[in-house]
Amino acid sequence: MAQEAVGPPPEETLSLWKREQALLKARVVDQDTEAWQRDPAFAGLQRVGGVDVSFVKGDSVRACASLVVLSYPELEVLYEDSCLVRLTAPYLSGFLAFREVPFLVDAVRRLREKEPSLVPQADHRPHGSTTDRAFCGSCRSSWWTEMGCSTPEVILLPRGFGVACHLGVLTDLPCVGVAKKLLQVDGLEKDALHRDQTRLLRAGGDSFPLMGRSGAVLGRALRSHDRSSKPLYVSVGHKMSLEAAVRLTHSCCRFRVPEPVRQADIRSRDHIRRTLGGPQPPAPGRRARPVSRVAGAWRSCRGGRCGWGPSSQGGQAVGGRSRSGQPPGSLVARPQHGVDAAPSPRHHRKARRPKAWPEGGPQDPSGEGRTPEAHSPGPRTHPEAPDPGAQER
DNA sequence: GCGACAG
DNA sequence: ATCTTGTCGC
Repeated sequence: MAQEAVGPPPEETLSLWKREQALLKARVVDQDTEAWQRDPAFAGLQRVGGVDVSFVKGDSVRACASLVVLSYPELEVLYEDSCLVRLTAPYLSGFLAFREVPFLVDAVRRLREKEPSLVPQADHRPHGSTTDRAFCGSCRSSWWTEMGCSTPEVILLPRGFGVACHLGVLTDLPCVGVAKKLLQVDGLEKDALHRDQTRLLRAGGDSFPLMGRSGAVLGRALRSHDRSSKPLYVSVGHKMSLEAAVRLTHSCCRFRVPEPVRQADIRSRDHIRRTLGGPQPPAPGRRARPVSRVAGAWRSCRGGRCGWGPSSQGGQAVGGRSRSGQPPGSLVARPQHGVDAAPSPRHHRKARRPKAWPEGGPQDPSGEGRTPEAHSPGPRTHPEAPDPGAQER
């Protein structure tokens, strides 16, 4: 049932979205609200989270949303929740949240239900006791922070409100925005100046402000790792100052992409491969071996349905594998080939025309009422296989 | 030879 | 995002 592209969102929907963003934006807090954020070493911070949504190649509807929680500062995965979902909104630059956030909110909800102790801000006390758990969710290009009541205008997006803010406000969790590519807004571009400034970033942690034509600071370009020359673009998500966001991001980077995001990315991809099998649409140019690979254990979703279809609904859907001695195909022992965000060559073909509604139509941005189709729940207790060498250029 | 909007 | 390749630069 691969859905087809239908068409661009109605103008009125965009208006609604913009309005929604404006409303949520008013609740964003762009300052440090947690004690650990002020500490040079983030003492007191014990958990960081990451989220990501991966897509199925030839499918504009199916995707996998993952949420992970890592220990800090060790950065070991303590919890993973990967869930197949059906997208209902098209990708539109500037409105990414309406496409992905609902599923992330769901994931956060499940985390709260299943593993309250790992929920960011779980110990948050109104009067400011130290928060020993922070959830710095991220979505490839965005982490999050919490909600609040101020109005920051230092966000690296058209209307100054992206996924990090969106998710942060909806979940009431701390967030940071991180992008791998520079979003060109307010005059920002990769001009000579930008490259020069980038060149000056010598060591991991170095950064420079991204200033729009207007002079406003939209975020900061950060060299996330000593051996990574291509910067990361950090912006305020919520409940954290830009400075703290940059520091935290840096401290979470074993490679260019912050570990929480990276893990969510790797795992969401993996989940797709396991549940949907190898490259679905036979990649032209190379015929895949017709026979199923190793064990059928890979696709161990219930009913041989691979978790798709109206089988499991709302909630646990604890399918197939459980950490109790499952075949090596289980999440825990599989070697990660997912190396690292590879440097992207600039020569790239154009293949872009997303704006379309996958299926239903506009949907509730509040994140209620989603229906996971397959779900790999549960806390894991073992850090994944060691990372294969991931080199930055 | 290329490109320009998070994913 | 995804694919694939390969490393910079206009």
